[in-house]
Amino acid sequence: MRPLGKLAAMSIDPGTLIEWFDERGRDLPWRRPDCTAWGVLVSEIMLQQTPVVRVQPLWTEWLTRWPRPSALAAAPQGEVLRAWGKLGYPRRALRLHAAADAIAREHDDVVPNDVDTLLALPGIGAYTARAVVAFAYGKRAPVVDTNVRRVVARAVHGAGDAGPPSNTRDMADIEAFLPEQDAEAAKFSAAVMELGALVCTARSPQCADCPIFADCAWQRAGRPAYAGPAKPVQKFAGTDRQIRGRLLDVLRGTAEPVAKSRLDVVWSEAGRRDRCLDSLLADGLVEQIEDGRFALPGEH
DNA sequence: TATGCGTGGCA
DNA sequence: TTGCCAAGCAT
Repeated sequence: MRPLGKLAAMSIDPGTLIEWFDERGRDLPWRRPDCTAWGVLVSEIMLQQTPVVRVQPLWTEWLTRWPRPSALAAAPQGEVLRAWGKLGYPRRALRLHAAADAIAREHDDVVPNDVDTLLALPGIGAYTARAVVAFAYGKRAPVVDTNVRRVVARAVHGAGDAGPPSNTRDMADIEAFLPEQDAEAAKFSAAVMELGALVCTARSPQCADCPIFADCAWQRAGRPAYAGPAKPVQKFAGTDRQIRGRLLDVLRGTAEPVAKSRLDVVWSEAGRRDRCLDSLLADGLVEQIEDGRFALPGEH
């Protein structure tokens, strides 16, 4: 046991959290020692805004089918989109395909191991770049995702939830607790994320099971409700996102290009429908072939 | 900095 | 049922 004086000064104790993670952390395939950096990168892209349970089977399929960046890069875009299935946000699939191509051509088929090079790749932002550096290469980097932001908001700031994101501030917040040693820092980052995913959850946090309960500023403050600005709610029904999703679903389901009439049935308002189809064409998620029919890109 | 971008499960 | 939520990114 640590002395009480130190406890009071540490809201997030790395040693306590790492010990908890070693015992309670999930055995996910992209966390196993034999997982490649490419496997970690694919997992991080798939996990953006998408639950683990939905990602895991797809990830296994992808790594078997495309075990290296060059293998994915060699596949047509349409095949990649079809393999993405209903994971959501299919632009991620296109960007991952483009990133794989860049890695194969410019980096000798090896996933880069530094933040700046990773940031230059499509679909890789502040979170994913540092997650790859930490989880694929075991290097020290401040990894901030929605879980980390929530844990810091509660344990450190005593707030019910995180306010609006500010990358600079959010990274500085967790940097204050990040261990100096590479391997320990990487494990700490995984542990904070895991705590947010399993215990310090958004809806009903399991504080009774929390390893840092005694150090938590939110507990000490009496668990006040979130007091920050209201978070914008994501609508889906009736949005362009829903219409685009339906259009793509038709094209994923057919090997052959389809006539426009096949797409027109997904939504009654012609104007909205056509604008959505145009936006999919502009995004490179759909292609129109010479005879006027529509298909997933790169296959015809 | 604020928005738009898919999908499905759960309370 | 409806709204909230899930390892963000690009513009």
